[in-house]
Amino acid sequence: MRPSVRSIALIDCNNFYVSCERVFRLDLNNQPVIVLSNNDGCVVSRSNEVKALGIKMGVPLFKIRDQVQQHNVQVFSSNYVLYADMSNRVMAILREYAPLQEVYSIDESFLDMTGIHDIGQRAQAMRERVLRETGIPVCVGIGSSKTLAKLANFVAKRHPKSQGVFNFNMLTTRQAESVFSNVPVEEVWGIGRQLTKALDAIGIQTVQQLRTADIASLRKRFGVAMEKTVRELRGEACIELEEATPAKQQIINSRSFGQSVTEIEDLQDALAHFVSNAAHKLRAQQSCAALLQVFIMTDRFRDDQSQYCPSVAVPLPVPTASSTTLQGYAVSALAAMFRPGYRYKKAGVILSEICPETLHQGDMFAGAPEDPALMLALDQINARFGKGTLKLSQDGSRRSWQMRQERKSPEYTTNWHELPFCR
DNA sequence: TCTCCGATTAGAC
DNA sequence: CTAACGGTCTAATCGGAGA
Repeated sequence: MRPSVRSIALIDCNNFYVSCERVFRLDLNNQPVIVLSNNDGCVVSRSNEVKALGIKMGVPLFKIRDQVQQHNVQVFSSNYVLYADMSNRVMAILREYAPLQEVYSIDESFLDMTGIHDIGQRAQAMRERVLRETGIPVCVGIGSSKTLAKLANFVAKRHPKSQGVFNFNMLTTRQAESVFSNVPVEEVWGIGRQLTKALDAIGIQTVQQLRTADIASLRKRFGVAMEKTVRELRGEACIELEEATPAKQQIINSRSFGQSVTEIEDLQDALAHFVSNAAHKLRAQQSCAALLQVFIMTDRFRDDQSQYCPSVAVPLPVPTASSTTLQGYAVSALAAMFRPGYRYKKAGVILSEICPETLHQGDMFAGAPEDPALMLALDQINARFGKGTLKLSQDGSRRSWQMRQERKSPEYTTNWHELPFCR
């Protein structure tokens, strides 16, 4: 028996960060609103009003100062605690609508809705419920592959007539081809700027042209990823849903500073902080790392200042997830590469060569004994009383490097002390 | 020639 | 008042080194 066609849904929150801010500020509805990246640097989320003004994704705030002033655009720093909490609420509701869910990003989720009766109506019900219970508007795209579901979501977002739901599986071949002919290739999942340019050079501009191109020659020229994309566009599901997120192979924690720093003590403080965060993530996925890389760098946008961007890789004698052990190595690495006389703007740590913690447990011939119990206590106390309740001594006594975050909204859903009427 | 490595590229959000 | 531009993560690919 031929397997029935898959129905994969992609639910994507509309202008997610902006929508989160609006949930608690009804006065922001119909107003132009943007949310900024870390350090209040670039635009990462825009309301429709802002998109209509022609303000592009990713532009630095200082380049649009005039427009912001002129149109009274409301500006917010990123409030990740709020966005993560709102995301969890949305995802928990979506999970009820299908046996299989992949949480793809903070604002997107795939659901396998194959075989579900009356999918269009279910999708509408899902949208209404998410909006009612969380205040977040979402759109639903459906197709027989993940790539088609993504594309359908794009169509749903772009055409108000679709009422927020678009399903390729409900279309005749002729109708689908008409849609494909009207969507440029750069909207396809996996086709970025470079590929768009390269495809254009061989006469491929629309999704329909890509879908009907010769797979063998595309693969030869662009590789396996492109072949999968084309097959998916033809309706063949090549990329499966992944319910469990696999353990990370690499954990990076780094930040640009609010201001440049010149003292080694400031870098030490920042690195201690980054190591703590990275090691915490490592422990959260029950892993250890065998390689620690540490880097510091000057401001690459200042061509009037001398640049220095060293990094040091420290192979660890025994894989570890201990914040204290890792901090020790990070401090030595910093001492080895620090040169006075530069204005440092960014630093970070990378943990890699990651293995499960069970792999090295019981290694009685290892070097100095470690402190898994101490780390466990640290993590438990911080989980219970809030991040940053308990820290190691190196971490965060200097604040000179802290990122700029001048327009952050309250953590409405997770912190009593930040609620306006509790102050 | 094959394989393994690190570095680079490309893409996503 | 001034200066001002994110952070993580993965997979594929490429070129060189070594077997």
